[in-house]
Amino acid sequence: MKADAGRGAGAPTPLSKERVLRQALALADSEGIDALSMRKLGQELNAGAMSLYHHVGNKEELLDGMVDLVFAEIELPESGGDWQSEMRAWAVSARDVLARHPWAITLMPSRTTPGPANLRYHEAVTAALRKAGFSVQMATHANWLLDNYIYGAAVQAASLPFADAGELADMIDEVFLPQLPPEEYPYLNESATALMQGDYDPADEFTYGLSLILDALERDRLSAKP
Amino acid sequence: MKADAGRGAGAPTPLSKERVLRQALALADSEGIDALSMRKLGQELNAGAMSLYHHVGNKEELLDGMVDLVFAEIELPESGGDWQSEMRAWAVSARDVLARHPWAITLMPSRTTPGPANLRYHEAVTAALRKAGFSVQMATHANWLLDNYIYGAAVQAASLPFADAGELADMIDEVFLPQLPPEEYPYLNESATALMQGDYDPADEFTYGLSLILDALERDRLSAKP
DNA sequence: TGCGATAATCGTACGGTGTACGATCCTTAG
DNA sequence: CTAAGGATCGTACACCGTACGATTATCGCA
Repeated sequence: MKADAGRGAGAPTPLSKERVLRQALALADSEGIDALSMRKLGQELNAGAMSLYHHVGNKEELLDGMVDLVFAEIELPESGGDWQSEMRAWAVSARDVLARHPWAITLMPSRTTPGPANLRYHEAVTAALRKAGFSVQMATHANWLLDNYIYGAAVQAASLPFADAGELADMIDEVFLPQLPPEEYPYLNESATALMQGDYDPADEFTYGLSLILDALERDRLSAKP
Repeated sequence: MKADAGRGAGAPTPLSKERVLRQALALADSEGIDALSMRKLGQELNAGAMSLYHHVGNKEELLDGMVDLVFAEIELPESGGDWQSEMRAWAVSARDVLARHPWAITLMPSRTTPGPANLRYHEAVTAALRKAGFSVQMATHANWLLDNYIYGAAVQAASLPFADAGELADMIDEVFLPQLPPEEYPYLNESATALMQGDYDPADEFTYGLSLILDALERDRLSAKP
């Protein structure tokens, strides 16, 4: 009896690390990271759960690979032009990628060894900074600061259960404001009310803070130049 | 037969939500968040796993409560003096608390509803900013930006497996540099080498970036004033 | 004092998890 | 054709969160 007999599909498409990782990423995207189990993943690949272990070692390694796949989606800065525009485009791309894969930021704190895409990512950012005239030390600072910014934004985006201004206004009105009596939380109440009335878009925060940081870095760069 | 017969200890100390949460926090601190199971937690409290459910509802609620306990440890800013010093002391306290409980940042992205300590925390920070002269909108920006900074720093601290300058130098020499051939990663190689030779302390990054952000916010505050 | 109600505790069980182990199969080299 | 090596997978084990029901402890009130 042939291996794939009775399976219906024509092309078997053998397992591979790449295929396993991509399917795991798709599963995490569609059903959440908690729904990603070796059994279910095997099932989606027309394989048994244990077959996966010939390609990934264990589940931790699977998660490592998934996170690195996410990093690979981020558009790298091409150094040579205006460094602020390059960094801005890169940071926005990173933000978008992490928003597409909200589970990735939850895995980040527990992944201690960087994958190849992560290394390429840091290499490209460091290159752009150095070519813009930052010293090694200042490039390290800037690298850390920008990573910090992107990760922090992803954490906040993941923990806030709304996407655009409309959803936010509804949420404030229905669940947040009732929890914020003006006697106990006068300032939060004031802010929440203002947020609801003005058409506040949480996505604007990202570009505001990004410009603030890039401007500050540019000041440091210039003052350290001569 | 009495309830606590044969248990040895004299004082039974009945279960309570507070006690369950504190023990869960201690367990997560000592053995990691993955080792925190309802059975083991019950065992440490001389109780069965199911007894806990009379105080917490389900495990998600337990995790919510643990994160809020962590927020309660953060020293709040007392508004009235120099707002930058107040924010700096508060941010450093938050950084330290999240370093003491590294599992907390891994839970943050999945916790969507803020607990009371989290609300008090945001109320105090907003109050300090407003009293320093920030408008409602700018206080919102600053709040988001500073949270972003603290969370991002916690993510990076958790994913870097070293604490001080010495450990970092060893790590770079033994595991990072061998992975960074100068032909493929010239800039990262350069940075890593410089980091290893200079006595670079990763904790300095936090204060550098914090000052940069606070200065930038102060500039925005002044330019919007008149 | 006794009693009924209420709350707290716990034993058991169910469906799920990651993965160690060993048997089986497929592919390829000689 | 055969031997060998890697890939696949069935089964089993220990553990997980928690639904359910039985049991026990505690307290308000007659």
